[in-house]
Amino acid sequence: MSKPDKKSRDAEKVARRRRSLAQAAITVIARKGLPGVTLADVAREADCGYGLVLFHFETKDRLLLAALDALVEEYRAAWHARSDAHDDAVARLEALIDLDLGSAVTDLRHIAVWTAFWAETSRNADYRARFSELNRAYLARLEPLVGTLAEQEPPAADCRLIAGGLSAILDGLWIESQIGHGLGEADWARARAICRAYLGAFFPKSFGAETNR
Amino acid sequence: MSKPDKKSRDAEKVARRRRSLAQAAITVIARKGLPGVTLADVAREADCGYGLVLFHFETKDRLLLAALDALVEEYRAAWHARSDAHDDAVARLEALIDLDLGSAVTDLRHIAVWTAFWAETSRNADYRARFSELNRAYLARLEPLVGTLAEQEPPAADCRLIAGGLSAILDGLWIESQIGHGLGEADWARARAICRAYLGAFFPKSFGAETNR
DNA sequence: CCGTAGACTGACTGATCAGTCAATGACGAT
DNA sequence: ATCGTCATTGACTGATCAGTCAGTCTACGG
Repeated sequence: MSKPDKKSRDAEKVARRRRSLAQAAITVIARKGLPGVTLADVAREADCGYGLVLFHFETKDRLLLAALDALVEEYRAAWHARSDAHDDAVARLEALIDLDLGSAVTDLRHIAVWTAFWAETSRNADYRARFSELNRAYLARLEPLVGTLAEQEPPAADCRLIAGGLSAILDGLWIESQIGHGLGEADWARARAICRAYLGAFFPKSFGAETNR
Repeated sequence: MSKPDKKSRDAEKVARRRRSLAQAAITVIARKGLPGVTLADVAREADCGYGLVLFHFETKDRLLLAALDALVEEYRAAWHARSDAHDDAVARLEALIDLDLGSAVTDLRHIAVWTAFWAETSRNADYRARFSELNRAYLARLEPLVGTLAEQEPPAADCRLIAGGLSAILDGLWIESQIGHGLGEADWARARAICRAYLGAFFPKSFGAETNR
């Protein structure tokens, strides 16, 4: 019984180390951008020796991919948690908007990292695969919510287009938050207002002006 | 009279060379991304010696900034041309959407370059200044157009929010076109449909379903 | 026809960095 | 106590690249 015990303890230790390195990579990416990441930076951030980084991830590319995977997983978890906390479609949509444009995921650290990976997407098939899977999953969550609203008040456009538009708005607002550098809470409030106006235009009863909080 | 003549001819020659180098830089950025650009690459692309690049732009950073300026100027020109070609607000908005999501600016070469610069925005104040000025100018064009429509049929939301939302949608659809890698004409048609649905939701008379072409 | 200004060239230098590797330490098993 | 395994370390190597510089070429002015 002690053999599997040790094995599993070791495996967990390794997994923890890998996670800590991926997190360190994310932090460094946020500070220096994808091109600026140095294995030495990551090692320093993770508080370990240089060689260890390449011991766990054989190349820099694999480390960065692991960082992206961690980022995606983090986001997906936050998103499930937020949306599962509510029952009705309106509240779920509000929760998703708050997640993307509230103060939680929203710190610049994260957004800068997303855009860093976006920029490499056209050259890196692995990144592309991660993003298109994430996008697919996101739309698969969004479309039924929009569909539920559509049952109560038929909108002027196809549900898929409405969901696709919301997803695009959220991405676009993220980018614009980068060029605004920082953004105060007022700007985030404006961003959320844009989303609510969008949904309110299609579903005035559910997302009308009185739904402000 | 021959002195100013020569001087101006020389100045033009220099300007042409600088432009050609900036264009070469854009091409290389599209292929290899901002981090991947090498002065040697740019020199090869512009068909000149290595040293010339640094003779005209003292550092790599300045060359990249010039490339961004060229890109912005190109975009702004296309955008003025397109929108000045029409008189009524609806046609102008359609023209802007076609510009961003049609096949002209839309080749991946350009979009990949924009996202490459976006990714560095949080670290580079010069890029940030360019983008926020461009965004400001873009909204300044968009808001009056939306305002004109609003005179005929008052929308459910503030014109500024509607214009901001359209701008965000366009940015977001650009990003998503990157992760789709390439996108066929069908995807661009969907992107345009999303924009038209957006405007149609606020201005059903002007952008209703029958406005398809 | 010479002189010179400035566009243009590419070999060279120094710095940086990914990846290698030989050595060390920690720890459980025997 | 001894061994084996494996995480861990950091000095070293080779490659790459921005930026320098000493020089060439071109064309115009005198």
